[in-house]
Amino acid sequence: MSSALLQDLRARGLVFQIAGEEAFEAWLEGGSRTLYCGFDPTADSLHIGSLVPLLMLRRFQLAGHRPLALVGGATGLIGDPSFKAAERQLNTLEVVEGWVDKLKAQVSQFIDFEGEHLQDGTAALVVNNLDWTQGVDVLTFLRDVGKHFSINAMIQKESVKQRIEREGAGISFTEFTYMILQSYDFSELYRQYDCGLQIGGSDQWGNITGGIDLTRRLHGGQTFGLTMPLVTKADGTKFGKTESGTIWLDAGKTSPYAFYQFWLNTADADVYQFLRYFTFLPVDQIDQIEADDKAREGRPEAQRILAKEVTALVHGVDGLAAAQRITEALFAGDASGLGAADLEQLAQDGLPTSTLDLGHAPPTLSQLLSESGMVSSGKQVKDALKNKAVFINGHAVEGEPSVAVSECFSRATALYDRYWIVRLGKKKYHLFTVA
RNA sequence: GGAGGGGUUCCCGAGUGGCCAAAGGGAUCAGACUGUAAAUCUGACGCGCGAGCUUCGGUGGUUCGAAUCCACCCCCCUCCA
Repeated sequence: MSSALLQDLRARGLVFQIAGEEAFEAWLEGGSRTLYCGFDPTADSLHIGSLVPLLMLRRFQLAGHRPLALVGGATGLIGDPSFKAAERQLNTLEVVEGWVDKLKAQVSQFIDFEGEHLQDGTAALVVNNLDWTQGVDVLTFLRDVGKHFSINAMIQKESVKQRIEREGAGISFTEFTYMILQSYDFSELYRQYDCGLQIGGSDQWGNITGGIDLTRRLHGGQTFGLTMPLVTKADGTKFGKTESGTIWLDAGKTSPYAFYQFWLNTADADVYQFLRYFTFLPVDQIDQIEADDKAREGRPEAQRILAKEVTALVHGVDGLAAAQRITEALFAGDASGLGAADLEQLAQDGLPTSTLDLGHAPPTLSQLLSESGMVSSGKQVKDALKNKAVFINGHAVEGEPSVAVSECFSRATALYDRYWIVRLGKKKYHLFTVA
């Protein structure tokens, strides 16, 4: 008899490895359990790489378990070496502290802390491993915790192997110790909250099993680990990055519109798997979507559904609505047919926008577009102009990159006397408004 | 502390005195084809519209000319102590 939750997770392809597999199902079935997943502050926001584990916590909570989201105020000061090619730059205490606060708020979006719909004892909790590590002195730590770790075993771990074996790499004692810290987290959460399961990406396997071993040695308790597969793309490129950079969960760093567009551009080869990974739609419904898409010629619906679901999860219904408004306006028809209020709305909805003061604007088009962040170099403007891929309010721009701004932008060509929508290529849009 | 190997443009990686803004691959961007896909083909890919300017761990030097040679320094790796 396997639990419905586990069955669903397996069907979604979300289970990579389970530590303690023989006893795991029975344990999970035995009642409401506490589990945790750690998130280290390596930036001021999480990115979509953390989405799978975040949603996983939620999946467990919906199934009647209690999720703990651990923010690594301590481990973030050290840096996880797992499968990293090189040693990382240490961040200062103040910086990490600031990031911890941001991540706390962010992880909180995905799990419930209170409410009538919650089953008893499943209210989520956010914890910080700095709370139980900063008071421990070195000697105590080395004697009580360090004694349980064998260096021989640690250097065998796949996660640090390339750093140890590869020519040109290397690992500092600081990072090497990371595993011990994370293991200690698990044993502490077990002691304090009876937390019996740690989940994480497949790269966390070594760290998780380390924690399981330590918990058994310190407290004699059996704990479990579950890892999720690394999200990969069919074409082999890295998931979650685009030219414009990482896709962040923070709306201030990646607008809901950009976020929505990211998912909308998912390749056919990946989209059904991503629906299983990143949404709560039932698996058979996803299969149905796939079957429908196959039966129909032309463009699949899956991307649209994926983008809608994930954007709603991360940015809420308002964020989704904003993203859809912009998308509709720009891609569904002639953008120049928009009303003044629509244009105002686009700016508020997160379409990249700049003000343009015709009196004090940069002299050339390529300078203006570079400064607005539309392109990273003037070469791109030159290239795009050559291909007739620059449009201002729907009209292709002719000429050299050095064409004067005043020639392209004038009150006469502006929409409602003050807006210009510049399009570069098929997908890049930027709104300029009169200053 | 000793001996050896290494640090090249986003990444990998060629390049050992001029033909080097630096091969090749990847990533990325734009065009064609499409469905705001994929695959494929084309172009771009240090900065600059351009003349030109700034790069090959750092600083100095040799030379008409240096990523390439010399000196010192910094960092990484391997082995020895």
